[in-house]
Amino acid sequence: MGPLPEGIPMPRPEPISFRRSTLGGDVYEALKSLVLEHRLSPGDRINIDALAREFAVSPTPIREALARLESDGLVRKRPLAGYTVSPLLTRAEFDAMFEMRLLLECASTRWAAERADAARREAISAEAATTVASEEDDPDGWHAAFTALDARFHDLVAEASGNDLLRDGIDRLHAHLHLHRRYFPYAQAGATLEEHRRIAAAIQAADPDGAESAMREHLTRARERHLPAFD
Amino acid sequence: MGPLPEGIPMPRPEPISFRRSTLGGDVYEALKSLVLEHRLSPGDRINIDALAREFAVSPTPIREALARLESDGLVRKRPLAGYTVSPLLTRAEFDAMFEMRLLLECASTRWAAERADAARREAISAEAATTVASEEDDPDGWHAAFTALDARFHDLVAEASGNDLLRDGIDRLHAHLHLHRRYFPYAQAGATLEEHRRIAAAIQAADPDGAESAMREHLTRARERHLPAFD
DNA sequence: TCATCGTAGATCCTATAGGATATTTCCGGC
DNA sequence: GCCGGAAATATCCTATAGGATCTACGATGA
Repeated sequence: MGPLPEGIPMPRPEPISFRRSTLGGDVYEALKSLVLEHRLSPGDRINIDALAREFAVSPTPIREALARLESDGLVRKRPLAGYTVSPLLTRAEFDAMFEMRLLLECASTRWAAERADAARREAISAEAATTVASEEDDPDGWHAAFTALDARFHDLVAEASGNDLLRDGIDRLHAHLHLHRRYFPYAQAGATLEEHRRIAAAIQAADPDGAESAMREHLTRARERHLPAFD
Repeated sequence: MGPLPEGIPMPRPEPISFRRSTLGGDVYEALKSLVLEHRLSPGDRINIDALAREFAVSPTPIREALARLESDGLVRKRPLAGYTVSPLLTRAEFDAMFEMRLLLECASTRWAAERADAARREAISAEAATTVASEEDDPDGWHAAFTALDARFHDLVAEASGNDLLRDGIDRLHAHLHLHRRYFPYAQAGATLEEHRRIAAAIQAADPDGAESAMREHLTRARERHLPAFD
């Protein structure tokens, strides 16, 4: 079993004495990355044997990784016919997802404002102050950087809520959102960042009502920004 | 590959032309059942080779099923050292779970009251009217029956919310709750059923505030009923 | 008696092989 | 040209085998 092929962003570090991961774990991360970074598109067939040849591994770790990704909701399995990448959200699914985001993320923001320690409040504010380079410089790189920034911000808030189950639930939602976002232009980064800063300020000020209201407004506007994609 | 061994409640029906499941799928269901029906206890080591011998199958479908169950949160994997059943909730985890239940299930109940069609409202009321036989007659069977009834009621409400993501989230929470419940006596079935009936009546009456309030009270009391277990 | 080290056996992980099933291609009939 | 059936090929699924790693136990030394 040689090194993983070029183009797969998953270097295999040399084993060291406290290394605890396995090939199977690495394959899961690589496949997840293929999906979330859109090198496998929604609806694409995932050919186990071809992937095993491409990764130069046996099918066994591929199958295990796919089983995990199925439970994560990122791929779908048809028994005896294989796996596909989960499709893009329908309009109804999109609405359900934003409804769920509103439920989970408004709560997480309120709880963060109530409960976060000073270090976490500071980290949220610092993240909200982060900017990304201009979109004209590098459109693809910009998109990835902006997406990563947005994800980090929301995850920091979810972590600060103090409820791990809630954080996990938000993380799962974001994986679905990631799948979706590449295919629908995400306009108005400036507005998004301003909204993040408003949320962070309310959390810093330990203002639960203000924080929840700012997150609600952010998500409502984010939803509106996405809606043209369904026209 | 012969039939599955006695004692495993998973008959393998003869293949029929429209059968779409696989051995791997059957193994997943059987393992999940072992965990949720507590024939594997929290913290138990899961020995892949022994299970493969016991089920008279190869390790491959066992490993895939375990990968899925790990993503479901029901088992935990230590790389190179195998899987264990997820442990019982700590008090802090228990609190986080009930906090999450309150968030998700109060919303699902409110939405069900707002949105459910007449058939669903009727189904919820019918389910709430269902009773289980007396606990003295068959303590083990009673417990399983009561647990199943409770799960069905809550899932009907979640389904009636009209948001599949929310229903999935509640389902995942309930799997964790199932894991926990066998080890802590679930007292006062009468009170629980009365609370279910109050929730159902508010949903039937299309009263979102009343429904949400009834579910909040039910969950708050359920939580209190569990708390002595941590003493 | 306790701690450490070495060894044997058990278990985990992955590769390979083979059978079952699905999909694609080809051919014949209308 | 279109449709249906058969054959060929690809793919999926699972069993088996073998190497890597972990765990448990016994022996030895302080």
